[in-house]
This record gives sequence, C-alpha cells and structure tokens, in this order.
Amino acid sequence: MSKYTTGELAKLCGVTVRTVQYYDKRGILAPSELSEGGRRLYSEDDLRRMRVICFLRELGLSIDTISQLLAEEDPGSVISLLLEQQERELREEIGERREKLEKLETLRRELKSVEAFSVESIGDVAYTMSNKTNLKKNHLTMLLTGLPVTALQWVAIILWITKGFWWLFVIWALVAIPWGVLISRYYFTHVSYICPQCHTVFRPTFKEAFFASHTPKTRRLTCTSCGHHGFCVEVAREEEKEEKK
Amino acid sequence: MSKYTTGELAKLCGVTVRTVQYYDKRGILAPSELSEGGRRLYSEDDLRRMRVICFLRELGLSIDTISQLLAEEDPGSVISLLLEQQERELREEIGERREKLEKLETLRRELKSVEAFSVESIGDVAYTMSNKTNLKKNHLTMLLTGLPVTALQWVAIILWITKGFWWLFVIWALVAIPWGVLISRYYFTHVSYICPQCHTVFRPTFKEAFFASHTPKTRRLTCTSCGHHGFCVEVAREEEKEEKK
DNA sequence: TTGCTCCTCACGTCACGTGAGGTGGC
DNA sequence: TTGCTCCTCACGTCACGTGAGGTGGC
Repeated sequence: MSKYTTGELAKLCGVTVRTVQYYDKRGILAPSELSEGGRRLYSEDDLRRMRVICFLRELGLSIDTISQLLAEEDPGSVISLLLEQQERELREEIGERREKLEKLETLRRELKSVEAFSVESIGDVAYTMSNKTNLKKNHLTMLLTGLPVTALQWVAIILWITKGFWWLFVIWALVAIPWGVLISRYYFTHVSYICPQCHTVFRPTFKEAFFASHTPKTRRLTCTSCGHHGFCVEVAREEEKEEKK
Repeated sequence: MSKYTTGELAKLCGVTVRTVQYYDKRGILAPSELSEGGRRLYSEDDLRRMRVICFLRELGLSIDTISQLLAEEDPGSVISLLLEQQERELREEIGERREKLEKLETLRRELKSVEAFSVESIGDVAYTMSNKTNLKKNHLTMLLTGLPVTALQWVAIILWITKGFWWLFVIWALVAIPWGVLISRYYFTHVSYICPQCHTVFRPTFKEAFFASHTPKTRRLTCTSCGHHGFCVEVAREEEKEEKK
C-alpha cells in the first residue's frame, strides 16, 4: 500500500501543493496519516476522493457544495439536484456574458463614429444605448402616423397624372403641411439631444430643430448649455419629474 | 449647480453607498467637494464620470482597467484595445462554461445508470469521461480491421447459396476464427475495467473477458482486487509506466 | 429631539497564490 | 552535507458586503 506525499498527490491531480494543503484546511480532504515529522501522507482512497473533488471543482461546484455533498449520508439523492442547480447557474452566466458581449460590440461600433473622443463620449453612448428602445418607439409612431398621409400623397399624384385632378394635390398639401408641423412638434417634445462638447442632454427650440440639417441619428444644433454648434446625437426624452430646487 | 450626496449618487447610478465609497477609496472617483462635516459631495461632472464607470463595470471591465483608462491622456487610442481584450475574455469564459455544461450533462446521464451509488461512482464516471476518446479509438480500430473479414464472410455465404461453393465458407471460418482470437487478444490488452464495488481499475484474464456476457459499455467480470462479480465499465488502458516500489 | 443618512474601521467573502522563515528526508 | 520538498503563518487577490459605533443635517 503506497502512500503519497502532498506533492505527489498534487501532481497526480494536476493542482498545486497549496491547493492540497488548502483542501485539508477546509476539511474537505484530510490526509489519512501524518508522518512523525508532521508531513501529510495520502492513501489510495484519499487519491480517489481527491480526484472526485478536482473533477467536481472543474465543473464549477464550490468547495462548500462539494463538502456538503461528501458529508451527505446518501449522496445519490442530492447529487442530481446539485448538478442541475450548477447547470442553471452556468446557463445564466453564459447569458450574462452574451449580453455583455453584445453591449461591448455596440459600444465599439458607436465609438468609431465619435469625432472628438473623450471619456464622457462613453457616457453618451451608454446613454443612447440604454434608451434606444424608447427612441425606436418614437420613430415607429412617426412612421405609422405618416403612412396614411404618404398614401394620400401618392393617390393625389397618380390621379393628377392620369386624370388631371391637380386640385386633389392642392388639397393634400393643405392637409399635409399643418399635419407635418403638428407631428414634428409632437416629435420634438419627445426627444432630446446630447451635446458632444459638454455632454449635456438639452432640448433645442422647435424652430431650430425643425430646420436643422440632420442624419438618421444626429442633428446640427446649438447646445443650450455650452453654445457649441454641431451634430448632436438624438435620444428619447426622459419622462419629466418635478424639479428639485 | 446642485450637489449630490453619496446616497443620491448611488441611487442615480443603481449601486450601493458602499460601492460609491469604495470607488473613492480606490481613487477612481473622488468627490469634487467635502462638506464641513466631512461628507462627500458630488458634482454634475462627478455623476457623469460615475455613470461611465458603472457602464464599463457592467461590461465586466475591472476597476484597474477602468482607472487605467480614465488616467490615460488619450483614451481614444487604448479604449478599442481594452474593449477587444474584454470581448476575447468573455468569449473564452463562455467557451469554458459551455464545456462545463456538457460535462455536467454527461455526468448526470451516466450517474442515472449507476446502481450502487457512492461518491466514488463520480470518480468512475470522471475516469470514463476523460479517456472516452481513447476508448473510441480502440472501438474504431476493431471496426476497421473487422470490415474485410465481414465482407469476406458475406461473399462466402452468397457464393455458397448461389453457386454451392461451400468450401469457401469453410476457408473463411479457418481464417476468421484465429483472426477473431488474435484481434480479441489485442483488444483486451488495450482496455481495462472499473469495479463498481471497490472502484479499482483492473485487467481481467483474457479467457474470462472473452467469454463474459457484456453490453456496449460494460462486461460481467470478477474484480481482481476485491473479488466482486458483476458488470464492470470498460475504459481504455493507460499507457504502462514503470512501477514504483 | 427624532429619524435618516453618512462616516470610518475592521473584518468577511472565495479559492487559492505568494513570500518568509524554518525543517524533514533522501 | 546538499538540494529538494514540505511545513506553518501571515498577508494579498477582487469588488465589494456586513456590522459596529459614532455623527451630521433636516
């Protein structure tokens, strides 16, 4: 019956000597014998137990869980539960990491388009990312309410060309122009802009926003906080809260 | 210019007061002002910085990485690298967890078929899992070397039936029987068995193994270590090492 | 005055790793 | 005697959380 020293056991199980000592300290694997000099001596049975412990650790079970399992008088009844729980936890962790990965990729993509980079730019991107769904909702509303007007426009144009009903187009224009103003007014009360200079979220005047040149995500505006003039990123406006003094 | 207390800042960023205090201690976000009573007061700029920190933490960046990033005089040049590195790490972690999940599922499946469950059964399953590829290699070898003999068998049978060449079948038998013995001998020198009683890996005699009843993964044998008789799980034999006294 | 919030200090978490200073065993 | 391995003790890692005992500010 050969006995193993701490180092031998460690090598056989692919861990360090400190890990073996630590498992002893944690009471999860005590050596079955001690030499006169106080050195740990492990038996064949100890080795088997150590291998089980290392295997379970590789699966991510905590030392507490393992010691609970080893102390159980009927391990068969709980092992399944513990393993299932561990599987659930791993699945959750994978999900979390996937979300983080997606956010990281978005962040990296968005940061590429930032011209004047500073640490606060990260905050801007974070802000746009967090309220992206609200902004999308706004855009969808615009699109849906715009559809009937656009349909009317095409009908008017087609009837003008085919039947010569030019007055129908005039009627459309009389409807569409006030409608455009109204819907824009509604829209601009539901979005704000981030100044790339001072990183404040501000609301431009309706007139400036309405006539400003823009891209799908930005609009050339003057910051009401620092006076900077340039393209500002559009975000959904936070719902109003009563102002604290 | 309103100022935020520790608690307000914490609430606005969705963290605890202790986290805010900890970030101060780590030198990553010092309050821009202290009250006469020694309480931390955070400015609007501090809030923005805190939001950036929290966002980066949500992505899994370490505080050291973040503080390195914030201290950089030109963060734009390193942010991309740091984010990519974080993505790599996340991908690695996802891979690790996937592997663990697979192992866990295999373990759970295998444990269901164990009749006399004890903690050491986990060790047995771990052992069979770790040398599964070697065992598969053995089985593949058997299959490939068996193919020509099987082919010959079918040819002999068909010619016997269609042409009446019964002597061809006799020749086949004269080749096949010694071949079967030889290949079996080869096979049994490359596998071992785990005793479900004492969990030792042992080698049965050729004769016992050859005539023993078996399933695809097990064989009914007598353990050379504890004398237990029953179905033992087949595993690939470890390569020989010189024995230590 | 009474809650509430905030303060610091020290220790705990988790599974070890590191370093120091000493010693057993071949 | 000389390396090598092992021993214990104390402290570090990481990002906080917990609890104690005290205090500022409304």
